[in-house]
Amino acid sequence: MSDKKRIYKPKPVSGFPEWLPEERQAEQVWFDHIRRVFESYGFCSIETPSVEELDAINAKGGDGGADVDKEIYVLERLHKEEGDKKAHLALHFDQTVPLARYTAQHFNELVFPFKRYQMQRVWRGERPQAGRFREFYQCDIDVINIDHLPLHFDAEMPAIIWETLSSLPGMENEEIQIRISNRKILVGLCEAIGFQDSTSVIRIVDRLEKDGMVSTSNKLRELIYGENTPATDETPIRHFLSLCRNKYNNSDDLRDALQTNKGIDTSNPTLKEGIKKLAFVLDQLSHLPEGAVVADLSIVRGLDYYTGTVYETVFTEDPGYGSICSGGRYDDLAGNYINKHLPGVGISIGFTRLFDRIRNKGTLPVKGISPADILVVLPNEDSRALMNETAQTLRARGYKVETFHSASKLKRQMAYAEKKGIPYVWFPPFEDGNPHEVKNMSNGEQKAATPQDWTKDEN
RNA sequence: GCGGAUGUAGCUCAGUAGGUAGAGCUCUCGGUUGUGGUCCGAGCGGUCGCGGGUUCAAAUCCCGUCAUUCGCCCCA
Repeated sequence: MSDKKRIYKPKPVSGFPEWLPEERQAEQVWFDHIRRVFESYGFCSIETPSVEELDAINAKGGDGGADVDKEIYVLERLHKEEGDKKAHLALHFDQTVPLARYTAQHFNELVFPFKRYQMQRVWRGERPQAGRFREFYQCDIDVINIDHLPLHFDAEMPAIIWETLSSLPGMENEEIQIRISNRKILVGLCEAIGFQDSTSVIRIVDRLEKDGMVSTSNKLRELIYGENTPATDETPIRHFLSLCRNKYNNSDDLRDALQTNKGIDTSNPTLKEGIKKLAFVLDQLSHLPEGAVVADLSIVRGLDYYTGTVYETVFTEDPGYGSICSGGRYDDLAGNYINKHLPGVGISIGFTRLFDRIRNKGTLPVKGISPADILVVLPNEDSRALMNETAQTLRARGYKVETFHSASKLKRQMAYAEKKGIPYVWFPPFEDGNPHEVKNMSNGEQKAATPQDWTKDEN
């Protein structure tokens, strides 16, 4: 019997986070908070399966676009039969594609505009890094309507998000900014200069913050005008990039900047429409604090299904951490699943990215490991019935109550309450005729009490 | 998928002229009679990532491999 037990050394799976009970407790508080705000605007909840048919996911595509396929996890049985078809189930990559499928599938049973929220895990086969996971939560709100979706909703999305994020417990000292734009501006600009491949232009502009002005400018010149083109021949692009340098707090600032900039011909109808819509959305958000929402023409988003308004949200002192909340408008996402025209607009909180940052900062409001308010001690074996009865009385009055499992030394029972962060320890009488006593663990005070009418101390 | 760094106790890490491992924290027990957090004492706990090679001898040198991590691609 000398040989040691072989153990599997436990280790985390990279990119698949898990939290300790006290962190999980804070996470639950966040979910509750977000749910409360979403529902306060009338969004209803749905949940879709973790998997979609691979075909359903591929149907979203459009032409080429961002090749997300390589980041999609596929599900298959370990023991495949010889004749089994190739894997056809995939873990969803976001919640927009499942929503599109869901909306098409239940079209007849839904009420439009369909406003729903969804808080689920999504999976992406990426390289994990700070704030980047392979399994993480997204909290989405989207509105989908038939044929036409008022621009009102494009403005409502960031308003809801601002309300949600700025009031999350632990976010009090964080400065965040929602940056919005409209893809039609850049698409219109491409039209105006007769360049077809606006998707490639979008892809390059999307990297402006990372690559810098010079590099972006060079890449665009090469793409649109070919190598060796003199800088003077690409003025519309240069002028557009110069507009990206600034953030615009309101529609007046945005219009001023465009009018002052003579290098851009604003007569193109698509471009004109984009500016008008962006201006409208900004106007609708003017009640928010200054800097909460700004127009930023460099925001265009990577995913290819966006067609109008686009959103990103960053920590102002650390935009490089990545967007913690993004989304946009899509003219017809469900068109690949049903022969209806269903435009929508939505936005998604990168819950885990956001939560992990605040968790690492240590500013999460963390209560104890146990949700319990009270630990009822077991003084001796004869008191077990009394302990249970006491606990039941307190539970019936709405308190969360743990009982101790054995008549160990009180030292041990107290230490247990201490370690689990239970604020009150309840002592049933040790002898008949004596009163119950309750100890407040934070200040050490102990006084007589009765289970029927005891209340927590003030503060 | 591509480049850099790292891989010793549950955690954070010491340990280079190569000689079969240490600290702090955690955890367990104790410091007598019915009470926690501090302090004191004792104890549990290590295939030194894994596999080869060099050597009388390797955590320590060489090769490979895996994992983690940072950056790239991409994105919440």
